[in-house]
Amino acid sequence: MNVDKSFRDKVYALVASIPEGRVMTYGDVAAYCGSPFAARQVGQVAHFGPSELPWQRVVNRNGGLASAYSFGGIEGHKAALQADGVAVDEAFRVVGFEVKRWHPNETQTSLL
DNA sequence: GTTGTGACTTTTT
DNA sequence: GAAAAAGCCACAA
Repeated sequence: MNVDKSFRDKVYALVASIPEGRVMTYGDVAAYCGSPFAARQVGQVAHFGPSELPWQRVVNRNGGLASAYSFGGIEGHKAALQADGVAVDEAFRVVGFEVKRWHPNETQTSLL
């Protein structure tokens, strides 16, 4: 299996595998890539990575948007999440992000 | 091989 | 409770 890929490559595949209406935290993505403390690296990869991936579904530990440097501002990011079916509150936090938190192994379980 | 950086996380003041 | 600092990992020069 392809496990020799770089950390960055894993992030791409993982983020690209996030289904619509689901969100993941940087720490979780990093943990699934082999390092639970490499959340910063995930963010850096995201900024330099392909904009084709749904980075909008990637949020910080607070369940809020962190890409204030992308998407034309956090406001644009909030709209992007809503377009994906993710509800966002005035604090730019994903509504029920703990429930919408997606895991690659669980493959979506049941989300109401 | 060393230094610097970063869309984070956690702990301490 | 909020703000500041340190810590951690991977990639680029």
